[in-house]
This record gives sequence, C-alpha cells and structure tokens, in this order.
Amino acid sequence: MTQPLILQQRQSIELLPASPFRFDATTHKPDHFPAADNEWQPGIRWQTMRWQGTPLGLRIENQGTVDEPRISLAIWSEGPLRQVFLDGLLDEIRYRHGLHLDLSEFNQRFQHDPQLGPLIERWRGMRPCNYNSLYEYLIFAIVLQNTIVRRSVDMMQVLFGRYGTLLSFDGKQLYCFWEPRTMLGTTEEDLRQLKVGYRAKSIRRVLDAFVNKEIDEVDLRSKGTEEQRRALLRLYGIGPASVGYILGDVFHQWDEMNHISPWEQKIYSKLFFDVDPEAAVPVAQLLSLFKERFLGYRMLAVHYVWEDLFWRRTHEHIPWLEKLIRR
DNA sequence: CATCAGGGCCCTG
DNA sequence: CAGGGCCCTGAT
Repeated sequence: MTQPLILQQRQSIELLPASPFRFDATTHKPDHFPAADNEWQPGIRWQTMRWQGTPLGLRIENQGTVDEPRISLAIWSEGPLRQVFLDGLLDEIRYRHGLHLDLSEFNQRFQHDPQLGPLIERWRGMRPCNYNSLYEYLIFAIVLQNTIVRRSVDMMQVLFGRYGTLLSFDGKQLYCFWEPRTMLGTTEEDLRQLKVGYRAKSIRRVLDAFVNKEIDEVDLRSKGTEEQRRALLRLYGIGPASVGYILGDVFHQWDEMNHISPWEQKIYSKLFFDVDPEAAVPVAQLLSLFKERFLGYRMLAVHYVWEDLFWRRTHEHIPWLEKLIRR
C-alpha cells in the first residue's frame, strides 16, 4: 500500500469569477470520465495540482450565486508557500477555470435562439473548465483514444499508481500528476507493461516533446488557433480529435469546431436533426450548420447542448444515448 | 469458442 | 485519400 504524502499546511483565498458564473455545471462535467486526481460533490470540488514541481491539494467551494459568484479556494501543501509562488498559482488557476470569461455577449446573442435560449436560461454562467496542464491533458487524451471508458479509467489509474503521487488532504486521498521529467527513465516497453498498448509510444514521444521543449504551453497560449493546431498535431499520437478538445478546453478557443468523431456525429444528429443516431447526418452538414448558427462561439454553443444532455443523463434514462456510450 | 469495434492515429500504397 | 493495424476488453 502506497503511503500518501500528507499535506499539512493549509491556506484559504477568495476568488471572484466574472458574473454570471455557475459553479456546479462549471466545476463538474458529467461526460468526463472519473479520474483519481479529483472528486466532486455539489458545491465542492477537490483537485490535485502540481505547480512548479510542488504537489498541491485544492478544494474549491461555492460561496456565492450565479450572479454574485464567490469561490473559496483552500490550498494544501507540504510546507509553507512563498508569496510569488502563490501569485503565479492563482493566476494559473484563474486561467484554467476560465474565471475571467465574460459570457455576456454569448448570452445576449443566443438568448432568443430557439435551441440555445432555453439552455442558456437553465445553465447561465456555465463555462468549459480544465484543471490540468497541457501535458496532463495530453495523457488523458491518449488514454481516451480508441477504447471504452472503463479501460481509459483503468489505464489512467495504473499510470497514476506508477508515476503519480498519492496525496492526503482535507480527508481525501487523491493522486497528483507527475512531471514529465519523472518519467524520463521510462521506456516504451515499461509503459507497455502497464497495459496501455500501442499508446505507450505516444506517451513516450509526447514526453520527449516536453522535455526537449519542442512544445511550450504558456508560449502557445498567446498564439492563434491555427498555430496552436499545428504545434499540437506535430505531437506523435495526437490527431484532429484530440486537438479539437485541447483547443477548446486548454486554450479556450470558443469557436473551435473542426472535427467531429463518429460517436459525436451520432449524438449531434439526434440533437440537431432529431434523426435516429444510427442514420447519422454527414459531418460536413453538421459543420455547416454549426457555422451558420454559432460562428464565433461554435465550441461554446455546442458545449451547452452537450453538457445539458449529459446532466440530464445523471437523473434520467436516455436509451438512445446509452447505446452510444461504451462503458 | 471466435470475431469485432471502440470517446484515433499512424503509416503505407 | 482509403484502408489496415494496433493493445485490450466487453458485447455479440
């Protein structure tokens, strides 16, 4: 049994997101597979984070309302944290959570849209949210490829167990991601032993790209979408599907809508054309519909439709959807 | 028991 | 640009 690293130091900070901000729908995405680096319950999310090499435990807690949002952030660490470290950390957390995102233009533009209007009414203040660094997100993207949800969860768990750090804070035990250099001594063969299959090669080569500084997350943030896309596609094992998610979630490209995978195609066909998911509408037709209706906010608009569906699924049986989700 | 596709991507021809 | 192969798993 692995001994967890006990995080003893704790401090609290208040965060003020741009209004409107809907806490639960932002901090929990029911369509994401569960991972050992976080836990959620209504009003609270626990999340581990490695920042500048230091493992941290975070608890973000809702203390406000949609229109007067307030978040209490508690940070656990092994030892005391310096102010410069904290300042950088908070900037990063604000960025990753999209706390600064001003939704007013989006809300105004689509509030009377027959399909989006009611969803904005219901989910006003929701935004995409990503807690992970680009490197970490890439690992998720790789284990997600070409498999069923259960196996993705298992692969992630094995990787955390082998390379991650188990943290204990606030009564929780959660794994913290490793840094790329922690994996440096690992060969493709070592990774294959962990039953990630051919993904071993991708994991190893993405690691090299980070260690060799062929890609730099912070640097990429200030670049345009197409430059970001090219940089991501250069990574071995990362193709258009993964890049689409990354441009939206990691780089906040709210208009990104370039690629639709087969299972998404079926879901969009049902949601936007109300046809049998198996009689899927051609991807080109879906893309042009999104362009017509949502240009400028395609990713964000679809996010509302998508999340609404998966929230519904948490309390309602949706037979056609169940058939499309391979657990 | 065998076969096959899966919340992709690479490589080959 | 189409199509085979890839680790493994669960569905059929």
